[in-house]
Amino acid sequence: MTLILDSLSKHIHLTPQEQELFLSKVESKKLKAKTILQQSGTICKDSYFVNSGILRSFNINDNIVEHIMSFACSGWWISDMYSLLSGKSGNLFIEVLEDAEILVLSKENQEILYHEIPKLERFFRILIENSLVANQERLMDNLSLSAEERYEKFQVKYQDLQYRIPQKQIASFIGVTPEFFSKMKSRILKNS
Amino acid sequence: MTLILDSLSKHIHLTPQEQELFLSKVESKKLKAKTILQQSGTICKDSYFVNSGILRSFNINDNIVEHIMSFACSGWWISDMYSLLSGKSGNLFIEVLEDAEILVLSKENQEILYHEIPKLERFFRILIENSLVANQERLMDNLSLSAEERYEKFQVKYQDLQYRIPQKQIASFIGVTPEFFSKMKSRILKNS
DNA sequence: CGCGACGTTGATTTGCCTCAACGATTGTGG
DNA sequence: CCACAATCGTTGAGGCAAATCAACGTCGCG
Repeated sequence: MTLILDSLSKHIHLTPQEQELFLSKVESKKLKAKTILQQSGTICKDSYFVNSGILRSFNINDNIVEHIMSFACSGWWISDMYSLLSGKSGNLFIEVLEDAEILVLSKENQEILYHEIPKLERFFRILIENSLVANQERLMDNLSLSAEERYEKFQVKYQDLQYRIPQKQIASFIGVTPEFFSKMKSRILKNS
Repeated sequence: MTLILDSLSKHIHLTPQEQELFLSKVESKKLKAKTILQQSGTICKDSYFVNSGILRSFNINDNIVEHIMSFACSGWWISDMYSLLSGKSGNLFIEVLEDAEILVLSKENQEILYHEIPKLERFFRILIENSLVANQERLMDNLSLSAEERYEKFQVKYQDLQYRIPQKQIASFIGVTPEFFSKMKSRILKNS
């Protein structure tokens, strides 16, 4: 339960009282794999902080093609930022990939906390910045790197996550077909 | 000079006095093509609003490959949001593509305006959201669309811009080589 | 047990890149 | 005002990365 306090303390300092107040405004939930937390086309009202397990956010194209925006495992936040911030309906799904224990921060409680602990504005602003810069970087990576290089970056960013999720999810994240991803990995193994 | 007030009025309502105050905090500048407004590796301290002309933001990879983040023409804002918000050095260049007349809003003046006209926080928050969602959409497009489809989207988004800038800039934006882009266009012409 | 999702492998195709050459346009200095 | 260089757009030949289609073994789960 202290994991989320660690996350906060990376950017702001809270007094014990403030920490307690913060914790009183988040709700713990245990979720089974395949649970859908957020539907494309609906308005996102919560942010999720992952204590254990794995979540992913993705969208689905006109067709039936899924594309993964991000994964979130222990210590990460995940949400449909656009929908959450704008109050408009979003285009992302959020789904549990591996049984998870998460903390839910509703937008409503977030506003209350902003009022009580203004420092939190800074914290969540930094989260948005990080999201923005992560998107920018990934966009540039997709324009300029090969699939193999993107895979390397994925491994660095998500560490052991790669051993806990279906390989096709990774393929989707780096933007290749599962078949090609499989071949790529065996090629990498041979050349090392 | 009223163009920027139109931009504001799309999301918030300002009284004449507030409008005047706002205008007093931005500085008009006339710039020649090829002017560099922002250097990668430096801290971005301004937002730019384009009255006329064209600007672009881009980064340069390890190598010598440029990738365009965005264009801005009449009525658009442009800046290195990440650097501006975080105060850290950014990785984008901002350059004038076509002689331009812009309004410069320094971060300093922006803070002052936030204080005097709190409604502006809302306006700039919406700008950030739009930036975030534009990045997300482009990321998804790059993962799932062909070069031709990305070109179509570019045309819709940037309208007549395509006739005013070097074609290689468009190629860079949609993520193909100038050669391939040229062939693609002539193929499109034949098939229509 | 049997079904469905997943990962793998092979054959073939295709979208896009690289390299190279050439005309047209721009702009710059003499 | 011309001459030359530089930049740009186009075209072609050839190559490679990744997609598509199809078949098959494996595993987890109802």
